[in-house]
Amino acid sequence: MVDTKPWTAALDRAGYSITEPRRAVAEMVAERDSHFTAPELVLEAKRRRLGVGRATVFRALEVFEELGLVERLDLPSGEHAYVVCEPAHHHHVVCQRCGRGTDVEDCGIEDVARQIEAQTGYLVDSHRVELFGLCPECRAS
Amino acid sequence: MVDTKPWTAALDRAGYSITEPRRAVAEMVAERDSHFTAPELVLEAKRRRLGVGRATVFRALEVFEELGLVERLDLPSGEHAYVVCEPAHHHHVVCQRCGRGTDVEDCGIEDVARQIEAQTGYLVDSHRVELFGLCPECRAS
DNA sequence: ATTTTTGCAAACCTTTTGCATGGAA
DNA sequence: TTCCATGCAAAAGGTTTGCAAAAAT
Repeated sequence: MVDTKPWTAALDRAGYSITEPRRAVAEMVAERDSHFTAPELVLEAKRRRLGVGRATVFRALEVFEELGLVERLDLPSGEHAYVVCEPAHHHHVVCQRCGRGTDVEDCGIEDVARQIEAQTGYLVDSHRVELFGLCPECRAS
Repeated sequence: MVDTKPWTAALDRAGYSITEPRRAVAEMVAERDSHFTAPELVLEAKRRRLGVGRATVFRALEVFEELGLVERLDLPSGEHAYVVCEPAHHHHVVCQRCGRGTDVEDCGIEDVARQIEAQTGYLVDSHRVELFGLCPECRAS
């Protein structure tokens, strides 16, 4: 469970209003412990009668992503999903069984990028790494 | 420009019929030198009056991907794109200016994955790495 | 009072599917 | 001739947008 206080603080710091709908989206997101999609949140908002509309969910996620509170990732299926993340970290491992994700600290990717630059002549300035596998728990069972 | 003969050969080998529409899609794809999306091909087919329908383009790309002739990748924008690729290689660097892509040979990612396993306890069994930057030509200008 | 944000509904895009027809093996 | 592949049109999702009303600063 993630505390949503940092979320409202981040909104405030960035000059965004702290509104009830945004708080509601933050809470739905914080309660999740694995990746989720925008339409899933829309569904949940409707089910729980939070009075939060589709557009608002999309717009809130957009803001949260900009603030580095969530990261958008692409599942192997091609679906667009989001995961909660600590600001500053930029990669995730996602469990294929339970969907839970974990942040990955710097792990040598920079070296890989440099090697690729040497190999291809490209100047690499951004990369996206997504890893999929089994989390410790699912691995055990 | 990519030769399409290997494509029909691959279709044949895998037990798929070699049809005019599939050949047409293969050709459109082969003529491209940077990434492309399915709707772009649909558009082109319509413009060139190839008589190839939307569904067929999608279905052909699905087959080509299965055969390893193209790879689906997700651009930073979230768009689903495809690139032509040599079978067996699995990563790409994509130029953000001109969109051209290049295959990347093994480059130490396995080491990274192993390091992440140690760090997180996950068993990593697949990964997706996409790099973005400037190709040598765009870099020069 | 002014500026943001929201909800709704409609528009837009991408992708998938059902099904009768046509083409490949 | 038997089966696979196609085209079309319709359906199904996902995402964005316009705009008047409501809330935030």
